[in-house]
Formats: sequence, structure tokens, C-alpha cells
Amino acid sequence: MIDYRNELNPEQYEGVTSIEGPVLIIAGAGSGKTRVITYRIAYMLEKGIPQSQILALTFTNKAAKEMADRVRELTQRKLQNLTVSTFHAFGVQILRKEIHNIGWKENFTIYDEVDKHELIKECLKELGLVVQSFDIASLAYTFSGIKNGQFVWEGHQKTEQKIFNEYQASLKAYNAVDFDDLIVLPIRIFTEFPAIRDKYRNHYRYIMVDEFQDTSIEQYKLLRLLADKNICVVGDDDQSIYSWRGANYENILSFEKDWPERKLITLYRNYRSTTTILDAANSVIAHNKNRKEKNLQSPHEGGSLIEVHLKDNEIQEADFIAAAIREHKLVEHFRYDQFGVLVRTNSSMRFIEEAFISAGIPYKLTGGTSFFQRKEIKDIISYLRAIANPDDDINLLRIINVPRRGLGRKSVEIISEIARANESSIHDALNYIIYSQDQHIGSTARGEIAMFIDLLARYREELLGKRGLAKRIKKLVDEIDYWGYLVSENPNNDKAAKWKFLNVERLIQGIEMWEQDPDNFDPTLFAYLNRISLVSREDQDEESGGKVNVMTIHASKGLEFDIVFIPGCEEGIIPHARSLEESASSLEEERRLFYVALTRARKKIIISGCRMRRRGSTTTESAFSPFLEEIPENLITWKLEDAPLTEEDSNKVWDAWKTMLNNKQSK
DNA sequence: AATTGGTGGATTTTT
DNA sequence: TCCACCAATT
Repeated sequence: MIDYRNELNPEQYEGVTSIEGPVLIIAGAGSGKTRVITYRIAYMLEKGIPQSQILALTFTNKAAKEMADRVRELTQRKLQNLTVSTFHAFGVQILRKEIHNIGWKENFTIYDEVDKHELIKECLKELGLVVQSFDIASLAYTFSGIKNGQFVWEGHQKTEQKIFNEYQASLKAYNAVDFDDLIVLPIRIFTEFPAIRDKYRNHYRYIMVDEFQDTSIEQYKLLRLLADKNICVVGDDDQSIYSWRGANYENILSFEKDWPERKLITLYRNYRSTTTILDAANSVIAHNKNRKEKNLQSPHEGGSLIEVHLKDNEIQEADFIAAAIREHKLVEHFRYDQFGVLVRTNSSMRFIEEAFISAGIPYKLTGGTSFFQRKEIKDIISYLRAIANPDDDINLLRIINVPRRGLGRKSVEIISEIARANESSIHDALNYIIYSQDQHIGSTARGEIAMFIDLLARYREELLGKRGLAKRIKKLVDEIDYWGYLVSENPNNDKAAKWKFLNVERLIQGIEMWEQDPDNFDPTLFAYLNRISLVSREDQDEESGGKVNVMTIHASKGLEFDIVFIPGCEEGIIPHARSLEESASSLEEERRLFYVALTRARKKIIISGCRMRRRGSTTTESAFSPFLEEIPENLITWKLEDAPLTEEDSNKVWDAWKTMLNNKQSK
């Protein structure tokens, strides 16, 4: 039995126990937001509300997993029927059951950013436009904005609209959806079929949304369609860092308008950070004009000053971080998992990673170039997708010549032409070529096509609806001789080939673990493909304990660490130059991002920057982030020169070593 | 007609 | 440094 009154402060208690009716919780950083949500779920279960009626939505997979883990820990129950998921994963869940109502098949494919780019290129070709004269990324961005309700078409965008229509039609023809569709299509279904909406409305009686400030207009629409009155949203306008993705913290205002009887609860007590850290963060965020005034209080008076270090280049910076971690661990007995290294860009994780490898520090990367976006992984996944969904031209084309089977550019052009003429998928066009003995394709190529189609057909038989996916996929990888392909593609670099093949093996291992997981009630190929489309990274390796956490600031939201490193705290990076180009409001968003980074820390913040930084091929001088000037001078200790170790410090390190050695000997 | 090797360009954040 | 696209080569 949980003692709610004792384990929660009065505001938290109020939030936890107000389970009937709409509730808006404004929760400052470190004020126990996740705690409120997890206790709230536990409280509901205690009150006898069935798990199946509860829906908790978060923003990232990481947050969803964290929440589910905490509830499980708190309640000591199996949570089979509790829905804790991201908006997108929830969308997939609905679409899997309901998408047939709007003309897709349930084995639809989810396209990621790369697939999306490929598809847009296809559309341009289809329309007879010159691919080179378009910026694909910006088209993708526009399409997403249109779908999310961020932009509306303007008069001069006739061409873009045409491409967009083609894009939408192709998605449907390929039986595919993009990320935005995962939110937009459920809305469409709920609007067009009120009976379906009512089914879900009656099913989920208690809805909770974490990080509400990051919901997009469309996600909010979905909520409105779904929620009756028992809805609780939790957010903090100061931590809104996803506006580039359509997040709109004005949803907080909409919420108050749409549920005027809502109860408002403000969590302002911070239990996480020392007052040094909190004062610094508060004074940074106070520079933002567009915000609700908040006054966070902490009982942890004082604490270490914020260290700011200057190093020569990013390698030295990374080595410094590695050394600092070892020292803190040795002297103050921190565990590795109590450190967080928060970077602005994915690319800068590489240096940190290399430094940690050579220093022998165990680390865990979150995000980054996703495992599933590596070429070798995408190749194998493309096979699986093409097998699961024969209409998926994009994935089929991706592997039609991988490994090389003599079907190059020209052949593909002809095949596409035939598909277009027949108004069929590429897959059907290939079949047509085989049976019609079409003379546009040479007989050797036809032979290859026949073997390729046969391969897909056989594995469709093997993989659909059968147990032992991993073994069968391994067989597929062997049969196409992917290893031989890697070797031939990486001449005089068998290290790279080995590494890539190792990744493929890890993928297969991951599948095996997934299908053998006792909590997995649907170990089918479709389920697997749906799942990995939404997971940015392989989070199979559960032993996260004992490892330093390296991630982007975005990914760190909702987490906390005793000691936080913020490398690359330089002008042009934090705030990011590219972001500032975008709009006038981005400076405030970048400041919120910095605020999020600062407030992750419990005890100590170590900021660093480089004198010189490489940008592509050139090396330029770098300056500290202007945000540092917004931290009161008395909270910072500057370490601009490599000061020699003081005698006191070196004694501390030496003593720690001695104790450690003694302990080892006595064991 | 496929493949190889070269060149040039570019690098925000996530589902 | 790594990757995508392009032009010459087999």
C-alpha cells in the first residue's frame, strides 16, 4: 500500500488524487512531474479502475519506457493492459485495426525520413520535373508542416501542391504512411466514422498526457476527439523545445478554453537541483519574454559552482570529460550512470564516444545516428518490408540491386516505366516482365528478376505467420550472401565489412530477443516492423546501469543526473546558428533548450567549449555561448587555463587509489 | 549498360 | 570525416 500523503507534497498529492474531471498541471523542471503521473496511475489502479481504461501518452519512446518501468516498480503489478505509449505508437495501434476503413491494408509500411526523400524523388520523376532543381529536404519539411497544420498553402506554391498531391497518392498506392499520417489518419478515421471514435472514447476513460507543451495542433485534435472529461495534461512552457516539429505550447491555452472547468495545479518545488544550479537556470530562462512567470524553489542550499572549461579542440574537450568522470568517480564515488553528457548535435557525440573508448569508460548512447538507419540494417529491413508489403515500391527498389544482381539504373528505369504503363506496383511489373517475356529487358536481367521474385515469394511464405523469425531471417541473409556483398562493397577495408556484418547479426539477435520476450503477445513480422519504425535506437541491451549517459539535450528531457556535462557550449552551437536563421522566436527556444540542459543536473554542472572547432573542412575560432553571460557571475568558476593539479587535489586522487587497491587486495 | 572511382558539399533537434 | 551524386571506364 502506498502512503500517498507522506510520499508526495500537497500539490503533488492534489494532482495524484484528482482523477475525475479535467486537470492541468503546470510543472516546473524537477518538480516531480513523472512522479505525479506514475503515482496517479498507481492511485487509479488502487481505486479499482481497470488498466485497460487508462491511456498515458508521452512524447518520446524513452519517456514512455521510463514511465512504464516506474509504474511497474511502484505497483509491483503486471501491466498487460495498461497503455503507456508515444502519440505515434498509439496512432499505429489504431491504424493497425482501423486503417482498412480508409483504403489502406493493415500490412502498411511506415516510411522514415530517408524513405520519404526517396518517395519525393520518385514523385518528381513521375511528374516529369527535374529532381536536381528541387530541395528535397525542404519539400519534405513543407509537406510535414501542411499535414501538421503548421502551414497552409500559399498562392505561389502551385508546383509544391502538385508534388504534394502526387506524394499523397503514391503513399496510398504503396500502402505506406509517413510519420505525420500516424496522427493525421486516426483523426480522419475518427471524424469520418463517429462509431469508431465512440468505441475508443468509451474504451479509454482516463487519459493523461506528459510533456503537453510539446504536443502539436494535430495531436491536440486527436486528444479532443478521444477525451471526454477525465483528462489530465502535464507540461511546462519553459521546456517547450519541439516547436520546429509542430509543437505548440498554446495548446495549454486551448486546453483551458476547451475544458473551462479544469482544475489548475502548479508544481513549483524543485527537489532535484541545488540552489546554485536552480538560480543559474532561473536567471537564464528569465531572459525569455514569452513565458509564464514561475518561481522554482529548492531545499538544497548552495552546492558546487558551475564549472566552465576552455579546451583547444573537441578531442581535448572529450578527453577532459573522460578524465573528469574518472576523477569524480574515484574521489567522490559516483557511479558511471550518475553522469550525463548532453550535446547539442548528434554529430558531436562521436568525439565523446572515442574518448570514452580509449579511456575505458562504459557509456550508453541515446539517439544518435540510429541503429536502424545504418545502411546495412536498412538493407535487411527493406527486404523484410518488401516481403511484408509487396506494394511498397520504395523498399523494393532499394534492394532490387542489393546485393548486385545486374539490375542497374537503366533496368530500373524500364521496370518503373512498365509499372507506370500498367498502373501496377513494381512488384507486379516484375511478375509481368517474367511472364510476358517483355523484350525491353534483356534475358539475363529477366532471369535475375525471376530469381529475385522467387526469393521474395519463398520468404513471404517463410516469414509470414510463422514462429522463429530470427532463424528464418538469418537464412535469408545467408542466401543473398550479404556478407559477400559487404566484402565486395568495402574493398581493402574488411574491418568495415566485419563491423557492418556484426550489426546485421546484432539486428537478428535483437529480433530473437524480441520474439522470445514473454511479454510479447504478437511476435509476427508485421508487429516487428511496426515497432522498429518508431524506435530510434535499439534499446534491447537493458543493462543500462553502470554506464555514462551520452545523448542530445533534446533526448535528455525528463531525465536527471548528478553530474551534467554540457560540451560545445559555444556561439553557433548553443544557440545553434542554423536554428537562429529560421525565425525570430528560435532564440527563445534555444534558450529553453539550454535551460533544459541545466535543470537536468542534481549536484554539479560542468560546461566546456573549444578555442578552435572544425566545421567541415575548415577550422575556425570559436567563442563561448552568449547564454553563459546570463548566468550570474558568482555562480560560475572559470577554468580557462589548464591549471596544474593542486597538491590537495592530487592527494585526494592518490588516497582514493590507495583505498581502492587495499580493498581489492583484501577481497 | 553496370560499376568504379572521384569530386565536391555539407553537417539541428525526433516520431 | 563521411556521404551523395557524377562522369569515365570496362
